[in-house]
Amino acid sequence: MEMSYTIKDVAKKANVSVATVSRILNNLPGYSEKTKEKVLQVITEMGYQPNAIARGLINKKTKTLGVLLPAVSDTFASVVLSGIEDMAHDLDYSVMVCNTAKDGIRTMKYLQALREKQVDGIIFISEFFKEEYYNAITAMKLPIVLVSTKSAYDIPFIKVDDEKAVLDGVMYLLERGHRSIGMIAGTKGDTIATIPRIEGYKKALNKQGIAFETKKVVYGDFGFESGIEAAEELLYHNKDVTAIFCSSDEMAAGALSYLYRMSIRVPDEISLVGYDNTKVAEMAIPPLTTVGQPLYEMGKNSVRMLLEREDGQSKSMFMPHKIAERESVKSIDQSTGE
Amino acid sequence: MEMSYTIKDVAKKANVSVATVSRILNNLPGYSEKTKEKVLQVITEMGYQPNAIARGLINKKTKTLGVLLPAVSDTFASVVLSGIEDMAHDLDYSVMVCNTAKDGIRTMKYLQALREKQVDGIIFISEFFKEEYYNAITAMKLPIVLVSTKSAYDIPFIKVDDEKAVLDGVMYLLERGHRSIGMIAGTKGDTIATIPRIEGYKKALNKQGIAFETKKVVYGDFGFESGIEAAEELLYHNKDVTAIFCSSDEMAAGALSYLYRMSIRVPDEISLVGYDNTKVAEMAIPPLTTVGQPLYEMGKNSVRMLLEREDGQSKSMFMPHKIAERESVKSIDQSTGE
DNA sequence: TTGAAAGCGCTAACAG
DNA sequence: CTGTTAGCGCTTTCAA
Repeated sequence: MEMSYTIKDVAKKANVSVATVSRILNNLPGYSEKTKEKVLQVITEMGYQPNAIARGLINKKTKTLGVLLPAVSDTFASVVLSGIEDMAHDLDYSVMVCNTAKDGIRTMKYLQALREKQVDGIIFISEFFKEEYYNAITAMKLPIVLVSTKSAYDIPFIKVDDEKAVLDGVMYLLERGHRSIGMIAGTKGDTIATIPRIEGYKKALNKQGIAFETKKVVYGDFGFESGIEAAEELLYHNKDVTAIFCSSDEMAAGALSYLYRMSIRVPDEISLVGYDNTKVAEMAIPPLTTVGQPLYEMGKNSVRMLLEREDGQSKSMFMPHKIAERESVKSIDQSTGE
Repeated sequence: MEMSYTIKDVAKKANVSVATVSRILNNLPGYSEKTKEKVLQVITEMGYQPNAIARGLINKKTKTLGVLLPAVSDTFASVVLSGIEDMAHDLDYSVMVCNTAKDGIRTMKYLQALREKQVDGIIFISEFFKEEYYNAITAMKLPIVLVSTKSAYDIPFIKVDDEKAVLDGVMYLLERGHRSIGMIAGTKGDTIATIPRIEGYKKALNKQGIAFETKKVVYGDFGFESGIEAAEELLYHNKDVTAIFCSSDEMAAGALSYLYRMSIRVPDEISLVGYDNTKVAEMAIPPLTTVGQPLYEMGKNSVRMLLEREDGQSKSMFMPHKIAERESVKSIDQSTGE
């Protein structure tokens, strides 16, 4: 396998020193217009491409980012990833994806690989950020930002205010006359994506003077199948609910699926609101009303935050949520009580 | 920012030469068990991590792969990606994702970046493989494999036999009594994912002695919205179809959506079969019967092919398709003709 | 405006 | 079994 050209080859062919070629390549001062032209010409002639690895060895910059996410194939993360990728591309960075597959061991292994490969920063999406990770990342002194999650440490994050978002979502239902609202929450005990959301649900009810009932919240794992099961469980214990707030669109789709199977019409008999506003909400039948997170923008911003931090830590930021109204919610007439 | 430790630091602290440390790190022979232990201990003590960049400069191997795909956030590609990622992880490779965003300029830019970053191979998913790409890749002498697409060049690919798959899918409908079957095809003129599929459709009809009618095939772009439009167009010109074969699950979901809006029941009035067997087929209401491609496996195999090719080109491979039967197809009674 | 030379952190002969 | 040394391809002083 014959070698590609190196800067040396270019220098020789252009009758200049490698230093000069390097300067030209990097737009540094220190050469005449004439040599520049000459060198550039030789470069195109030879089809020379600089070796980013050699460059990285000196600069200690690789122009690549590592992204850790729970599952590339889930709609949620893949939209964030797509925002990351787009922004990275604009800023001339590459992104390495690491599918942590909800398993901490793999995460640690990835962290190590990313460090060895000298990535310039890490974006960590949506999973619980363990102390172990914190220690590893602190040790490697790499900038990191958390997307759609946060931690007990001083690490910048970017997410929506879940409690507020759910509060708004449930208020939306309340304003439309619903009084018996169930909730399909995320993983039980999850301090980031479950507990604050239940809190939002409680607060909304409270605002309307409705008592919170434990049996009206059931737990899933954010996935489709768990939505099916959760809906079944919820309805089994609560024959009277007229609406369900779901903590992810996928779970809402699962609920929809269960209701369809049971021949319970949405939204005529039961209203549904999802969370995230991913493509699955658009594609659902009926299209799902959902509390939208600006996933793509969050992805974009995360790389901006990671890279634009001049020196110190960059600040965390909350992104606005927004209810996407579609067709899965019906207003019910309060006077009739049904 | 203080530096991380280098192999030199380890060597010094362990009172050996860097060569010895290197040998130990790379499991090469040439040291006593005693020094090995000593060195390993020092390594953990210091928390030393080798620098893969420096390594790569010598080895000419970076243990990273580049993946070019049309959109990370589309279900199809993200499943393939997830297979790639898993297999790469098993083989200790990292993967860089490049979202080509259906635009050739970006693809060229990525190809260049991947080359500069010295990736060990490239996986190209599902898009049309232009001559321009071929030239660029040939110039960089990098192994490449195509997934779910193929080319006019001698480049290994991995895909299902689309013609055969569609033939089977349409036969499935035919066997269940359908005689007037419409098709929602992909991008018009696409020689990879559209023309062969239409061919399969034709052949199936032909087997049953049913005449092919141009007006019964309409084109989309594989996406959800295009499925809505295509279904509308198809039905407008063909009041009599009892079944529609769709060239992607997303388009089938679009069709489903349109039919729902029109209050046309699936599968009672119209049967639907999709293509791909992605999560959207599972989540649809009713769940979609679809011609499944082993997307995840294709992703896995692609990296195997890329990496395991001893020397020469590895062979292309066709993957088996399989019909996933769900609830979007009804058998119709031929004797009544309806 | 230019070039020579010293590394970046590591591996791989080559000697001992 | 171990160490010395010459690079990998590039950037960056320092001198000229």
